[in-house]
Amino acid sequence: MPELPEVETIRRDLEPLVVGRQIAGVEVDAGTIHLLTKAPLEALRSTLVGREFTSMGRRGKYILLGLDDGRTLVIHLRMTGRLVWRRHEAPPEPFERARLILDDGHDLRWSDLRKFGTWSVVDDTAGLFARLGPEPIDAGLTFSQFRAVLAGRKAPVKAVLLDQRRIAGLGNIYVDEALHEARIRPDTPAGEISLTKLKRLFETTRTVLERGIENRGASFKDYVDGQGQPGTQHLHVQVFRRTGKPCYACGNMIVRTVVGGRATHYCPRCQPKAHPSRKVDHAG
DNA sequence: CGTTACCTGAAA
DNA sequence: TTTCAGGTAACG
Repeated sequence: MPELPEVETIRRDLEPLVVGRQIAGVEVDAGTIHLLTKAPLEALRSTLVGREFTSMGRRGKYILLGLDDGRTLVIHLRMTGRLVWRRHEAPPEPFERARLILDDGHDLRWSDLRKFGTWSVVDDTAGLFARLGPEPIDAGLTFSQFRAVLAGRKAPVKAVLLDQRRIAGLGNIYVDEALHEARIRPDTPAGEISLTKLKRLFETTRTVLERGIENRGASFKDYVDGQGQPGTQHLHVQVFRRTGKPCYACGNMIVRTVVGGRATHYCPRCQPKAHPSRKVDHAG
């Protein structure tokens, strides 16, 4: 469920609360441990108990909790994972599956209805980083790098943008939103997008993600921030899950299709079909 | 490349 | 009862 803005909101919330804290205990539900992490519970405990958090970072949709032995606890929330900070005495979260007991009377609580989320402890993050494309909100990402991600690809632009190996952090909500704002139909072959629209898409991928962070994430269903509170970005979407409702820009009905195996929403008038017959940049 | 599986609940 | 779900790994 969470995409880059949701993960980044959680990171910003929790960083000041957990960095410098020591892990006093680890509890994981017996029916979840084998899905959550490959290590048996006792191995996870001996790895984590006594460690202090030295940093809290993010790469793509991964949360990176630095440990004082140089290792990193890598967490992915997948569809329904939640990471919230609570007083140790507070009642269990809905669908709570695990908790890290901290040394200041608080816990990091892990909830995950569907149990798709993952925890792993790695010696270094280089292997993970190598599997991920660039950060779309990194100020160092240039247009030519962005263009190279899409260049020559026949796959739908939406499928390419969802591929974390090409660019890291976009998911279903923000891809639909970025393509709408750039006025590109999601099934357009990535390599056939005009230079003008590519430039617009480069900007809109960044702006929709930054807007998502400003609004503390989109809480359509399960997402909550590090304090358990919903975000507000879902109140501001232009197309995502607005099937049959009028486009705010032109009044046409938003359409739902499937692209790259995912529910896809767009405005047929604002995001017209590209003309594949006119290959302007080639002879013909 | 597109499809399927992973798991569980809410909504249609 | 059936369908759908914000993600991704593994399949053909």
